[in-house]
Amino acid sequence: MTDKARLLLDTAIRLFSERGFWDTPTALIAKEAGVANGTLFNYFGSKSALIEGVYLSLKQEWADHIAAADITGDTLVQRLKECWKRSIEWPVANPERYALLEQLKLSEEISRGISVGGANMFASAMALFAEAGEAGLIRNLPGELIQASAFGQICATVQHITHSGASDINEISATSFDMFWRGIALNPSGD
Amino acid sequence: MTDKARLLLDTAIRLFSERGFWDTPTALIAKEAGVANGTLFNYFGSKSALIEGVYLSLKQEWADHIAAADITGDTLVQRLKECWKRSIEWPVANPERYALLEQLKLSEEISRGISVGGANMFASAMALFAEAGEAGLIRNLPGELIQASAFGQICATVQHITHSGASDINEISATSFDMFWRGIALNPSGD
DNA sequence: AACGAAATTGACTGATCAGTCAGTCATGGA
DNA sequence: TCCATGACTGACTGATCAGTCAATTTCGTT
Repeated sequence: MTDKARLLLDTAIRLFSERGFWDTPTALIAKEAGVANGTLFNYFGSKSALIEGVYLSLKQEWADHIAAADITGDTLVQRLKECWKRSIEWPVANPERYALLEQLKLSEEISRGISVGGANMFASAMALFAEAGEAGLIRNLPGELIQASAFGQICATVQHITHSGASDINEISATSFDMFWRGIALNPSGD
Repeated sequence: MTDKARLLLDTAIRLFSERGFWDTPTALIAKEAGVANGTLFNYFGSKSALIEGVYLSLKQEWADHIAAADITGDTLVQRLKECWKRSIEWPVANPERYALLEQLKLSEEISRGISVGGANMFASAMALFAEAGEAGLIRNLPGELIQASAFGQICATVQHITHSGASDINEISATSFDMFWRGIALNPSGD
């Protein structure tokens, strides 16, 4: 990834967020990035390729934020809570970027191969759930359902916080984790 | 709503599902509906207006399916389960329509005033949660968080069923309700 | 400096499409 | 039968835009 590709990507993210990606001509992206029209196509073969680049870049941002969690040493549940919290933090801190990401995920421009598993970025958290299952902490439920539910619950929490303008993210995050954990744990109260 | 408007709407839904709504020219919709190009604009002032009509129509379909639930006489929890099940049925039975609805919900074409409360169609189910709260059945949690979580959980379940090609919808629906109910109930086991 | 390769430029093209509007046609009342 | 109303038609326009490419500039090497 060259500097110029990065610049074009960042400019595209900004403009896509501001005006929606269907209403953002490539020419404008190039202009705002300070390069010529044609230069954009040296780095991204088509508008679709640029859009895919934007999608992957945003997804990576989110994943990086989650992965930056310090989850060493704690108990399994505490580590899960930490991942949960960080999963919520990024969308809340970057609502426009999150909205764009959600939109792109559903767009036809994003080929199935790229978009599959919107939950892939939660791989580390999902691994923790698997671990919890092996440790006998959670009930016997379809793993896929747990993953889908976790993702859905996180997105719902984000929407709740963003919509209600709630201030104490940590508290709501803890509450929503608690709701989710009670739903799947064998012994919800006792860690 | 005239017959012709209905016809245009249905044609648009079909074509939007097949090719995505950005790639469907109004001229094609008119042609497939068997009317002239200009006629479409007699019924819908602009493409955006048509798209909004499609959105509202799909939302109504879903809401109607939920509202058709027979929820008389049962206990509160049983009625909730029934609403939950029906909320999942429509998207599973109409995956293309559901996908289109999700896409439209996030689109800039849908004005905020129209799209607010993607959960509005669940009004009856949400009222049941409120009732359950008053009856002392559920824990003290923010009502908005419960609603957002319910919606998120339902969508996650739909995704799980659609993705995994699971056959027994009723069982999965019951499982996901159980997960959710354990999360919010004061006394999950005893109804 | 001299050269060639690579990156950059931006005017241009070809195609697409939302929306228009002058004219046609169908219907129903007198 | 004749007329009036308004629904319908579809060729057309004006604007937009993704992507191209020949010309130019930049850069590294000798």
